Amino acid sequence: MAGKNGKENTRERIINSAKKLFAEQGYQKTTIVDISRQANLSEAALYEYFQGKEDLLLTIPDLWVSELLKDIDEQLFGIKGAANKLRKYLWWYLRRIEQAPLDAKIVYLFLKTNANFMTTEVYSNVKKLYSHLLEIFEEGRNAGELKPDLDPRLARDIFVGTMDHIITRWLLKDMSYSIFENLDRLFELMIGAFAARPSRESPPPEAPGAVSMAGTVEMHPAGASS
Amino acid sequence: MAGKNGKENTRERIINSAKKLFAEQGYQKTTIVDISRQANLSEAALYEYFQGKEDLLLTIPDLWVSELLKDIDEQLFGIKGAANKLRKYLWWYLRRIEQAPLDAKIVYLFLKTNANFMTTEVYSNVKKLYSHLLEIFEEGRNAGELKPDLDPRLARDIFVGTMDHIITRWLLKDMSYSIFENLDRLFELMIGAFAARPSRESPPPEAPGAVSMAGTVEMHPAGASS
DNA sequence: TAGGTAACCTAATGTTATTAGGTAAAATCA
DNA sequence: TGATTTTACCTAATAACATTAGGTTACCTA
Repeated sequence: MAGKNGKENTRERIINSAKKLFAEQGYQKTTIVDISRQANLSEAALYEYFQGKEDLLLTIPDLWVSELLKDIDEQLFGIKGAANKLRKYLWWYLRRIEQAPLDAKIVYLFLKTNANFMTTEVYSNVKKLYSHLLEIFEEGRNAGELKPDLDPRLARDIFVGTMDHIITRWLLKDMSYSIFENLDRLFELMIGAFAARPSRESPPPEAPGAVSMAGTVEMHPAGASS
Repeated sequence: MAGKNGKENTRERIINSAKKLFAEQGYQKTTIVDISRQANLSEAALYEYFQGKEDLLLTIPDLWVSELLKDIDEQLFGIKGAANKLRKYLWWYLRRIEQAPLDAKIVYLFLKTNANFMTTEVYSNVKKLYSHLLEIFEEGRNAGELKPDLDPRLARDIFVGTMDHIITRWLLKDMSYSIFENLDRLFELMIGAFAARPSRESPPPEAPGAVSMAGTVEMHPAGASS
């Protein structure tokens, strides 16, 4: 037990060291020596835990993304109305990004350059994460809250594209401002493309029977930790 | 003259070889030997033309992006109405991407991972390219074609985000389908967020005095070359 | 035709990733 | 308990690259 525990501990130490260094200096400029030093280990020992540098890169965000996937259902539970769900989705996701910028940086900046990305566990999990949006758009359309002829896939492309854009910019600018800046207005603007009744200045006059912004968060935390 | 010509020719050969190999195998897996072999050159000779592998990566899309920048004004010239201009912008840009997928791949997939990206000529040119959108949104708002309270920056975030999203997907899926697929419907959906009058099923009832889709292209070419 | 120089080469050198081949201590077992 | 296997490491190669040193060849110019 102590042995396995120690082994798990070392594995985590390696992952955390690599995560930190990759996010700080980039994948290319981080060497195996750097990582193993940071983890108080010899280079050779590292190879007992990972097949190599690339394997390490691909493994790091695995845990993070699969935790996101576990959490999302919980987060949307009990929220009524497509707009409210979309709002919660956006706020929740950006919050998670803010809380784990190192993982986010690896997924958003480094992973896509990898030839094997498409065959990765992470990729398929991110796809699953985004597929929730399809259901929300479809439900909203069927309930009459969104446009009757709305194509869920196109709506998702706009939503995800916009979301990824602001995330990528935030990461490239080294998290130097709040990722929630202007998010309210951005969301209202975007939702205008999907809503059955055009949401003009003010938010839509409440979807029939919807709980008013139930469960949606409204805060703009300053610092990004971890 | 013949000397300079030969030198220019070699430089181009190197760039084209690198472009091809980077796009095919990724930056990391492409070696200097690979590139110089492809260009019929020794490794040492390559260093007469470029400072190293990274310099090569950063130089490749320079020409392409600055050509885009030169072209955009020309393309938008004579088109009236914000929606028409946005449409033209989108179709034009995707066409250029389709025509130069190797350059696009390097800009979209590899460059962002580079720590020096933000200080690059390419980055500042891409920013300029996107800044045209701000003007279009502002004009459209002032002309009453777009929402009177539209924030051009937020609109740009949605537009660019969506655009980048479909481009990135197309590149990651190895250009295996037409990048123009469903673009009409996507555009109509997105413009609904910006338009003063909600564009529902049919396109907006023509901005006052606008030339009907003047100068906008309407084709879905199949293959991607070069 | 001598001397320079442009464009390229072969053969180092240096930096990293990755492997070989141990060792010491803990865990397992007779 | 003592022998033996296994775990979790290590030091010291090896090998794959990027990058540099130090030419060579052929053309160009005076």
